Amino acid sequence: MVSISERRQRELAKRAELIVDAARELAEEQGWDAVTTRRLAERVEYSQPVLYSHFAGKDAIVDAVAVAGIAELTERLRAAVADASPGREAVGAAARAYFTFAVDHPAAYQAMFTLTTGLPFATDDAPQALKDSFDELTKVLPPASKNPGSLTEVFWSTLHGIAVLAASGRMRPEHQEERLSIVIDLFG
Amino acid sequence: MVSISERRQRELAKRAELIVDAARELAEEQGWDAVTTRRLAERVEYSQPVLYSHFAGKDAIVDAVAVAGIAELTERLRAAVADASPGREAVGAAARAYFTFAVDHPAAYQAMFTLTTGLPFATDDAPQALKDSFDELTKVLPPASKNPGSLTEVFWSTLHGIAVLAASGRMRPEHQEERLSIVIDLFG
DNA sequence: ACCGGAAACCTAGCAACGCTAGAACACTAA
DNA sequence: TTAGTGTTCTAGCGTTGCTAGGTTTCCGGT
Repeated sequence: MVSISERRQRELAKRAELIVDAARELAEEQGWDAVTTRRLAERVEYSQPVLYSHFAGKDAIVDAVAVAGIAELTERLRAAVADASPGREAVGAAARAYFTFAVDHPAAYQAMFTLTTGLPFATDDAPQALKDSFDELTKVLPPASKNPGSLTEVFWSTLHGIAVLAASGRMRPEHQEERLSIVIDLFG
Repeated sequence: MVSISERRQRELAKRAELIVDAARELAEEQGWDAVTTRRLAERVEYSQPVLYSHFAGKDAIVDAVAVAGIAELTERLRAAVADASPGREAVGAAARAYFTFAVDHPAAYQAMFTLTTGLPFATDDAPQALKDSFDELTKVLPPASKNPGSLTEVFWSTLHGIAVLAASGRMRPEHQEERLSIVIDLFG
């Protein structure tokens, strides 16, 4: 029967999701260093080699976590920007949503923006969710006089820089609110 | 004799430098993933365990590379800011020097600002060169009305964000000059 | 109902990793 | 010359990502 093989394919797809979710959970709990193929296999209650029937390797699993995280970040940005009047308020809402995501899901954030390089980013075949995220950031900024996109890149860089330097303990965590207000002054 | 043991200590110190330099070279040539204790030992023409008579572990070697890199970056920033009139020109000079360093020594830059977390950063006992670097960045900015340091943190975050996102292929490399001019507009 | 073939899955193992114990060596001081 | 102190090496431990090969399970046709 055809439907039977279809069901099996659905089950396989479910298991791929299961693996990605487990990897993300494990990374959030104990950091990416703790995400080994053995521990991951144990958590999903399968043997190690099944991972490789779904993903080309460990990096591909990290990539999958990154893609899922990008989709979630996009959703948060959209929600934050939606009910904010344009200008300073929108910039603040976007920045705050961005930082909140980075703080709430540090491992996912790492997978998205510091760990993997396997995903296409600044090209046409980048994940749609990524372009959407970028568009949300563009929306809150004043219309670019120069080459469009570059201002958004700088805005994104500032958000990313703050997120990653704060997360790695390289900036004083107690001054986060102040940094946020400076970002609003600069880009709002 | 005392002088003999002193000479031996000098030789040991030389070898520690040799190890750090070799680690940095290897990392710049082939990336940090290629820097294994075995390859590093082979390059300095000693056996693996000698590394551990100088450093607590591989992470400590990376930290040493980071410290050396920070000193070099500080020097470059100082030179760039020194002969630049205050204001937009100084901001541009500092930003350009920062990006140039990140591009010229990507592995050292990684060691300094993305890889290791073993070094104290935003505390009083941070390496002096690091505080000096921070001071150089502070100099080029307009006197802070709010809490001093926070504006510098945001400026640094922007530079770092651009450097790291560009280096990992997450931003269009051909728009670097444009991003630089936007940075000058924002902070100058 | 049964059996052949294919798909799915696991056990076992490889090379390389960071790191360490303990033997072998070299060199200084009496 | 010898005792003793450091220095350096060989060998090996546990863990990593990944894979080969055999075993099991299950679908599809007679």
